[in-house]
Amino acid sequence: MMARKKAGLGERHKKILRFLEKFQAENGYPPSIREIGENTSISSTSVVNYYLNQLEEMNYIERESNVSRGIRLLRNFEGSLLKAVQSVSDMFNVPVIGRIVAGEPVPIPSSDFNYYDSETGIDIARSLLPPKEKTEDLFALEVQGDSMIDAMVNDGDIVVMRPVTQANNGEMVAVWLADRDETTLKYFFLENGRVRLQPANPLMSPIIIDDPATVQVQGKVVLVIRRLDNS
Amino acid sequence: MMARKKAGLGERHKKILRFLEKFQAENGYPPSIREIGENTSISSTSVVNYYLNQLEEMNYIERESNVSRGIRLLRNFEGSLLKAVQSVSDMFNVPVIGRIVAGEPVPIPSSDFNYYDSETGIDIARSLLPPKEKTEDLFALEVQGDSMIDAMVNDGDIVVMRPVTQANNGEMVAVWLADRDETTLKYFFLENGRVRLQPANPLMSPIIIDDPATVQVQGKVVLVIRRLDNS
DNA sequence: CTTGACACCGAACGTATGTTCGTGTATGAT
DNA sequence: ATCATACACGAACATACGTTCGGTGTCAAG
Repeated sequence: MMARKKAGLGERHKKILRFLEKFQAENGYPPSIREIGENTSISSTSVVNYYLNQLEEMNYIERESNVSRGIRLLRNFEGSLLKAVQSVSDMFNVPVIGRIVAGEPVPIPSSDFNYYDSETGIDIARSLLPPKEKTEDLFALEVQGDSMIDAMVNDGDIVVMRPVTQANNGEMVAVWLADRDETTLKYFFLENGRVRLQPANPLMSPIIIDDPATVQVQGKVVLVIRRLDNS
Repeated sequence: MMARKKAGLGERHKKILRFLEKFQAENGYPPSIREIGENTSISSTSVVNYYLNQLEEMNYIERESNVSRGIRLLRNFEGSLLKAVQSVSDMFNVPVIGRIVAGEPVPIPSSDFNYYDSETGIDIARSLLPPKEKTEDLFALEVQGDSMIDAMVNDGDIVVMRPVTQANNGEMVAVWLADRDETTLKYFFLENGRVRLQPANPLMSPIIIDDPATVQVQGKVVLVIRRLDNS
């Protein structure tokens, strides 16, 4: 029963690193030395400590002495360095509550509490949004059909939006045009009493609407995501 | 000095939640009860425990009894529910290595190792990509100009791509057209010896190229992100 | 053979840390 | 007034947990 003499990573090193990653993922906090031992078939805490010290010297982990569970994973057992993203708040889940189609109004999130339906949601990195943006009541819609190509949005795209009923000039919004029975995504401009809806595609002409009341703003688009899964 | 009688969150609750988030982000592991107390001006460990129990009942956190630092953050102090993303590998950083312009070739990532220039990168949730997709050598480009509107991609958009030199039919790729001195994003099809480049916009016509050699595939697009920061 | 580095073990030690309990003070209802 | 409840404190307790140390077996170098 021998492992390494001076090489990089022995079998126990890898086993420990794997367990560290798994435990942290499942529990949200690092394991104790004894827990590591139990799950890697190491009977003595000192041996675990022995290996942890080696892993720290090899820059795979960082430890805080005299702090229980004071282990910070730095690199994967494969060597790929990990971003410091143990922070929970760096990522959040946006529920995909429906589809957006030209012929139907935008489904607005039921104002009652959205229990965590994280199954149907998508994960967004906090850093993709402007810092001030509140992540609370964001929701997402999947675009259906190619009726929104003038908004540079295609079938299957996902639009993340914030529910608002009034828009500022220059914001891209989802609006329901009462007189046309149509939902559309456009840049919004209110100019001397008239609403100008500007397509994202600069080649296309804006829609001018004289009566602002027929323009019902449903939400403001904050992010568009297109996944090219060809699987 | 009074706070809530039965309301949702008192000032100390928020303070604790904020600290939990901050500490976890900075250290990679949750704080101890005493550490929470010191940083929220609570002198007694029992009071901290008191509030932690309340936060657990309100489903803001989860605790493991008799486990030091056994705290799992569930929701933000603003109420936005957090995914279980303490797992480091659920998110990764893609370096934005340049811009993509119609008139210039695609900047290919320097094959030497890209040390972590995470400053200029963007964070992507692992779940946004197909499970098999390797995250290692992905890179991102910012679109410059509106010359790619026929690919439904506009100025400022970010395209995440994988460096490949050969494409499969149906994949969206960045290609350099040698005979036109032009970079473009198109769906790629190789059909009986000729290359058909199909714009994403169904209203536009494909480009047919007889000599496949003039079509230099630079990379395969896996994700397009459009941020609507109007800040 | 010795020597020493390396990989292990078990036990003991000290303390960091979660838990419990007795007490005190407001506020609001009865 | 009295009682209940929410909030707060500090001390004592039990233990989870990191650390240290003496000891064992193996292997390669001297």
